[in-house]
Amino acid sequence: MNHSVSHTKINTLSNVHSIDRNDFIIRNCEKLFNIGDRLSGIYRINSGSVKLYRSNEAGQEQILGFYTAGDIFGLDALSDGKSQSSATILETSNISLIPFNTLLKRENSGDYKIFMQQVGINHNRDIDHTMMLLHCSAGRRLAWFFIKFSDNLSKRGYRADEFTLPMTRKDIALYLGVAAETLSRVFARFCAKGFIRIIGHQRSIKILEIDVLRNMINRDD
Amino acid sequence: MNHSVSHTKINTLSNVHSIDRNDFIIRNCEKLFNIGDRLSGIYRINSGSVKLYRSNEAGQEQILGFYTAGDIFGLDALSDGKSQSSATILETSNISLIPFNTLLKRENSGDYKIFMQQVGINHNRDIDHTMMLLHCSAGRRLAWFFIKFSDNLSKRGYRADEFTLPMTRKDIALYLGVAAETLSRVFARFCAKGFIRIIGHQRSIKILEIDVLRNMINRDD
DNA sequence: CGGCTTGTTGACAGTGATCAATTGTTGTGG
DNA sequence: CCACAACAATTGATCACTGTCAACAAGCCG
Repeated sequence: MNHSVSHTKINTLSNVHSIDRNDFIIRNCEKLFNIGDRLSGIYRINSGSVKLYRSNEAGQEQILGFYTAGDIFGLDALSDGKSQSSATILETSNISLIPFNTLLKRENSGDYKIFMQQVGINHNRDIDHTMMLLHCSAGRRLAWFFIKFSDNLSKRGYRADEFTLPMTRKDIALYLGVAAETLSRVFARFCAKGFIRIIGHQRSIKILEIDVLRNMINRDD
Repeated sequence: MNHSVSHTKINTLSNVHSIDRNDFIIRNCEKLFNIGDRLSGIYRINSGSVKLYRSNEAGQEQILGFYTAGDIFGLDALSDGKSQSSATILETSNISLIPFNTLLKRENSGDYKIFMQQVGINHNRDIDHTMMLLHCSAGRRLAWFFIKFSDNLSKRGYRADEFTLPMTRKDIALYLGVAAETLSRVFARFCAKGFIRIIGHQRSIKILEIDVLRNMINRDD
């Protein structure tokens, strides 16, 4: 396995690289861990993307979050060491495992501070997700999703108006808490109104009216 | 101000008491902090209860969580020191402020570990909330709420089948992501079906069929 | 080519949001 | 102690949104 794979360019949080890493993982579209697995640390994505989810009793997945370069995940194992969610890689990714021991040892107080900030950032993002779920209609949910995805790209220095989604429609639907059919209809509506355009086939999106979408999160169109 | 107020009995997490506290706060039904406030640390509840919320653009609160004895909150200030939510005390409470400096200094690795576990526990509870919002009907949402509240009480050694809710119906509705009117109807339905009984007036609840409620979270009744 | 997954579209019914009115509760001041 | 106001909670009627079921189109991979 080649550990010297080039990293995706990260503008923010590049300082997090100073955290010790005892392990390196590079995989392609496979499961990283399962519910109940004992995690030995916290994961950080250097490149690629991951979905974090749980399955309910009906066997249906419920997606808790999508993570991309620079993000950390696996915090749900902090309480007792066992993960309460599953993680699957959406595309070929480069992921570090930061062992709990490294975090607990903390010979370097700077790393610790950065780690705590990352925990806070993750927490804020989860709150955004929750806020969206608490009161948004299907249209607002998709607008919210596009804005968050776009803003995330632009923070990393990529094009914010044209991108390829790494996840399926169903994954998005499960993340936004709407039926896949409803989501598909909202996609169609956004296209008809000229807010977005679906370029190649399905996954490639061009945002035409980003301000309209941004306003829609709060006010209805 | 009397700092030797007797603590509510806490069975779990009593060891967290070892974390240094640089401040002690005792207040009655008032606001603890606002969105945008710079927090100097993390709060821990010794007794009483608190609601954490944000306001959307329409000026409507959205409740992110209720916290009771033993809980910590204020993690949304970890990223940049400024809180992204507001906190209001629901009843007379005894609350500690654990300064960031204490956490960052960490002369005692045991405290640090316990703190990290608390972060994980908080995170897991937020995930539960999110999971509920992602797919539950109004009936399931209230059942979920009762079960979580009841389980929390029994973990602390209190009666799990009879309790007084510290929050209003509207607060519950905003936490569960349903309209207050809808919630009221579900309350009425639960009473009619004999799942619960409202004892004194409104806030005092007796759970009659806890197993039915517990099953309802997954399966529809 | 044929099976499988992914995504779209249609029809329909049910849940729950909204608006409005009423009742119950709490707190204040005369 | 009562009257009043402000708030909390309930109840009713209506209707839009969205979940569900179903059929179909479109890619993808063997």
